[in-house]
Amino acid sequence: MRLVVARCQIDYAGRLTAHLPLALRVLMIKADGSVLVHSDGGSYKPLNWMSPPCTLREGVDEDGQVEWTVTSTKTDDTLRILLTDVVSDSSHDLGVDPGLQKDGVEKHLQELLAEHPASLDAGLTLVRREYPTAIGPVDLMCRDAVGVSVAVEIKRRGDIDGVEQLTRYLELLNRDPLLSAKGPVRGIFAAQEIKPQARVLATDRGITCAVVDYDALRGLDDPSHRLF
Amino acid sequence: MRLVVARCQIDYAGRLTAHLPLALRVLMIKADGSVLVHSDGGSYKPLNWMSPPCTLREGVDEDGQVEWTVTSTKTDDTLRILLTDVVSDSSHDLGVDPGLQKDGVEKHLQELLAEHPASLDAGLTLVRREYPTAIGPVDLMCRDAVGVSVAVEIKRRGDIDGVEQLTRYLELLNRDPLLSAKGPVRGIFAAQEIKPQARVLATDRGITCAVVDYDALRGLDDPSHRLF
DNA sequence: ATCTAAATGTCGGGC
DNA sequence: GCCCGACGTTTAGAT
Repeated sequence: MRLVVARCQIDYAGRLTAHLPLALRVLMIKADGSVLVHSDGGSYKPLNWMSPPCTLREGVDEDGQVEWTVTSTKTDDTLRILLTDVVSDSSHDLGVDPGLQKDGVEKHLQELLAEHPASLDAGLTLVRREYPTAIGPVDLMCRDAVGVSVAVEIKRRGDIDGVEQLTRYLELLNRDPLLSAKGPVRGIFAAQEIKPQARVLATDRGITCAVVDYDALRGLDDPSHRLF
Repeated sequence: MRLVVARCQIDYAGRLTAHLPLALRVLMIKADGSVLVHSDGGSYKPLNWMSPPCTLREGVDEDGQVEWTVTSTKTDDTLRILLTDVVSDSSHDLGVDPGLQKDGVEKHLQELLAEHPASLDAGLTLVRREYPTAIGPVDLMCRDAVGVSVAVEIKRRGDIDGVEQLTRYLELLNRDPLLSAKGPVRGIFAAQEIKPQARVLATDRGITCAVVDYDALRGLDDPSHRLF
């Protein structure tokens, strides 16, 4: 890992073209040759960058100024960095990182709802998680109190795309006479938060919306946190 | 901008929980207090981070080790960083960045296609760019050789979402008797690259797919690059 | 402020 | 390897 603080001007050409005027910035060069250009603001996304695999060639232009050329090994993307003043330049051997351990993503939400399908609709029982279809797996396939099949699509944030996804599944599932024997397959759109337009679209298509309280659901598993 | 190279262990709690075991990493602290944790590999995304607005509190734990607590000002997200060895710690005043100038994104592709609608389908003429509807603007509204209205949805990468988007527009547009007077409004899905599933879905719905060659299209504007 | 669509998206899993 | 969907998506633009 090499860290360079320098006044620089940058041009990127690849999937698009982009330009950064001369200014003081931080250049991070990782062990694999990838480059990140950061300013002192904005979020975690660099102003400009080159993803690995790529190679960095250090040269000098006609005016005797340092110029880096970073080229992607796979595509023909190039990053040209002209350095006018180098304030700092240091390298450190960090070794290989053990990596990030995550917990609490959609998969976890799906696990909880699979254990407590009745929290979505009274009398609902689980048939299968990740129920396979030709266009991808349905998050939860359930059956309601009167035996009608219910497809559940789970999202952390429910927007229009999720409703479209569930609609595609329902269209396909309803072609299966076995599933729709007791009546058309119903859809439940479950999310921690449902956007107004998504709710309108879902309602228009006869899909039930269910706002999921993650913490309350987690409490069902833990008697000390039981809510009712 | 403060750059710290240190052996550290990190815990994040917020929309999810995450843990990073003890290892040597680079910590980037921006002027607004935001923190980025980078390893010597991966892409531009940090292993962990805290987005602004947030505040960094530097403390010492029971064992006398340095511990940073970064808390979001808006949400209750927290990042706890335990530093066991600080290899390097430096600060630099970078000033405000003039920002990135981009060129060649979807908007530009739309401009080119608006100038050359016939490249999508012979005889196609432009009626209006960003044709307004109740659920959002249609990228290009055109008319074909026989006077039938044609709605064009433009994407850089054509996947299923784009087909759904165009389908919604077509559904709405076809309710307008003025537009569908000469026959139902047709749809063209134009993209630099169209994913197989998107193509299948589009074809199934009677939507025409058009793969756009950006460079060739740009050449049409420049006589020196004219292709035919 | 809120919401929607784009992104040089990136990342991880399944086939 | 490609394809597909989630992401602490982030970010920019429009309402």
